Amino acid sequence: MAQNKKDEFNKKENELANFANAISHPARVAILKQIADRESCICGEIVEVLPLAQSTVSQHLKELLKADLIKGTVEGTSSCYCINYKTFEKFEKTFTEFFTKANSNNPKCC
Amino acid sequence: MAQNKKDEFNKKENELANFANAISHPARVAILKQIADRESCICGEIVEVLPLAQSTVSQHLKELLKADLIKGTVEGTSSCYCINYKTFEKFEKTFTEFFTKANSNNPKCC
DNA sequence: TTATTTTATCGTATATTTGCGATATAATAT
DNA sequence: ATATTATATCGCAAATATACGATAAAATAA
Repeated sequence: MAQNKKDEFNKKENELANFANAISHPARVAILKQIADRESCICGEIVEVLPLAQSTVSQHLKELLKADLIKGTVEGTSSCYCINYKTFEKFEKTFTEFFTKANSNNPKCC
Repeated sequence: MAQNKKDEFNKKENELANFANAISHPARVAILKQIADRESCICGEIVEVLPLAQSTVSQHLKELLKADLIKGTVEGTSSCYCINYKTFEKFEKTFTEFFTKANSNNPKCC
């Protein structure tokens, strides 16, 4: 983009967008699901299951970490990842409070 | 990307990712909020409030329409947009069923 | 020590997104 | 009929995201 205008929006708008952005690729959804289903996952297990190269999976994991959707710990030569449910709870709340205001009312148009 | 691998993932993963993708920019969060707060919005009202050019806002609206997050109707020379709450409800459900499986359990690591 | 294993990072190619001005389109007003 | 108004679309430039192979780093095994 010519210039990035993201900082012209407020904090809440950006937080919600960043959270959504972390989930906005099917690979990351699949990774989250793997970790959730197994309750924890070492990186290699995810790489085995996904149709992506190891370096690509590592990149996606990094983004999920950055968005605080997962936590990671090193275990010997491998790394273990878990879902950070606190973040999910936080955004489920934000999400609801953000968009349900007029929900029960009848629409004025459309 | 070298090649797009999105179709290597399943339908649910892609649906959730597409939904999240629609909300993954603060401008689109702000647009949704405007529409939700006013219960309906003509395009011009949104353009007035956002720090973006009319053509850019129009593009964001198009993406929100494509993802079925809003509905639009033409009213004379202007267009009116409303939140499509059915879509939000649908994904709130998907979202929960997708990620709360191990929520109540204690984490194995991290 | 050296080899192996596992994961992260770097560099790079390509695709997509974002943003804008200019222009098209379509309804209304003069 | 012409001008005005509101929105959508086009074309382009710049920024980001996605993907991979190659390589680095760090722990363990031989």
